[in-house]
Amino acid sequence: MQHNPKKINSELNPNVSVDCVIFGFDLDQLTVLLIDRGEISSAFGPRLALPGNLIYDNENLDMAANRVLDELTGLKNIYLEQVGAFGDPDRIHKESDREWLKSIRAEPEARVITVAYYTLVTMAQYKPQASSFAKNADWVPVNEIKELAFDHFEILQAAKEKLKQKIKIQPIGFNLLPEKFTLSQLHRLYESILDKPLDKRNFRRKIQKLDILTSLREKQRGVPHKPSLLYKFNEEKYQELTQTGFDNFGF
Amino acid sequence: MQHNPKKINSELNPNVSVDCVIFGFDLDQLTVLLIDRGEISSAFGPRLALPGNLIYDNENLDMAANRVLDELTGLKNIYLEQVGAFGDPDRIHKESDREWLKSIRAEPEARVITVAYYTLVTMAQYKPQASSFAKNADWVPVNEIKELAFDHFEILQAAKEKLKQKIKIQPIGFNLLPEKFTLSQLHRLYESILDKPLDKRNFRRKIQKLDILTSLREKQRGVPHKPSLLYKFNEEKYQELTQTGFDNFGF
DNA sequence: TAGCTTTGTGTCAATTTTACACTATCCAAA
DNA sequence: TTTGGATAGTGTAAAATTGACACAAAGCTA
Repeated sequence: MQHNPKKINSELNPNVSVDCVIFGFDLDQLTVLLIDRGEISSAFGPRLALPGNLIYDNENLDMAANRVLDELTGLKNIYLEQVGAFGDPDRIHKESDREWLKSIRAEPEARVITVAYYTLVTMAQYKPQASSFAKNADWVPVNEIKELAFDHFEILQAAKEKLKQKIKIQPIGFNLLPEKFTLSQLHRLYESILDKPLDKRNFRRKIQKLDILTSLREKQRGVPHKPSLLYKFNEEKYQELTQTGFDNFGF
Repeated sequence: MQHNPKKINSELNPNVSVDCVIFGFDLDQLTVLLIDRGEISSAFGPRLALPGNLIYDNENLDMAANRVLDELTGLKNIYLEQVGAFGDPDRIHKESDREWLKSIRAEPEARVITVAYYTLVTMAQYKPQASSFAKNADWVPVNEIKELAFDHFEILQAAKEKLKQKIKIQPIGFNLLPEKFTLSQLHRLYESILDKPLDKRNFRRKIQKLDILTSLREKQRGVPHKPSLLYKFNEEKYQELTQTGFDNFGF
């Protein structure tokens, strides 16, 4: 079909970028991976931003998102899901952002639409390492974020919303936990994503019925209260359920 | 904030397009609005495509989608929801598509990522009128579509999927029906979107409980069987429910 | 050993879901 | 006018799910 010998140049495309919303969970609250833009922007606006950058002309969007994420934070090979495209013509033209763009872009004034991605990772498994124009890369509790570069705050909200929807349909949230975890941690995770309290017993009943947890014969240690049993996933069931979804509306 | 006197040029951006998936319902099956690209492409590939085109640099994506839809099909002022961005580097480089692009684009070889939108309309209310490079614009039953220009077939599938999800959460499907409609029509609509049979009595019960239908004191006429009662929406309830959603997973 | 903290567990009532079949009404054709 | 064909419209009972709710057990610390 696409038998096309034309050489596609692999320059940065000045009009299209990707941004990544990487959610983590510190066993208490939902966090997101942000980069620090350094002092150049501090006088004008927020230093923090989502990891993101322009795409190359010869890579597809998913690849671009993975590359950019790697370049800025050192996280590799992560499955990312699209949030959507954000394309307000003024989205990168706040004074503070323009200053910063001058220092990192060949065409800082170009119109850029961005495609946002999100995913969930276990914080323990991925240790961010800032590089390129990121002065730092670190986890920040979502609830503490009041402003971000460009329209990244808006993107973050959209990603949270997607996550909220998604978690009702797929057992996706488990990505956020370490290999061994307690039901209480899972419970708190769901509460922090859905942003409302869930009845403990009902939550447990519901989760158990999904039949994707394997109880380990092992207890938490060193906690100043009754130790919790530890669980891990049944990968198989988990995969199966990820395919099916747990369609709950269900005419 | 964005107090920026710089004149943003309003040229077509060669790298970003929008495409629209407009669903209709002919009271029997789900249809989608397609444009005919005319004979220039027929020797090589499918003549049909989603209405779509490049964006201008000074318009946001939603505006662009509305403008393009209007230009190609005459449909105006339609609320469109994003499907997502499609950005494979080769998505527009099939031989047949390139031929066609040469005839309508200043830079037919440029890398283009597209942002897809979808919505539902009552077919009776919107009569497509082809113009610009669309030789024709018409409704085509979704199930009869086997191939489309570019990656539009893939986009269509993604839009169908979004629609499937959305209809479980919002009473959105009603947009597809004429003002007065029967419960059977609504029933068939849900079946054709969800792509599976739904029990008649259970469906009716469930819909009635939503309390968004007003029964008219009027029957269908001229049908060769027992005529059905006609209904219309309770706009108020409908709006309310569209806000709330009918969250059914619901820890 | 007393007190603090969090874990883990069961039941009952109310609601929701699922499965299922027959009569009523209109039109058309004989 | 009668008959046949087509779809509309309706109810119930069993099973599953949800939501609300309280107290004993286990470990740590002081």
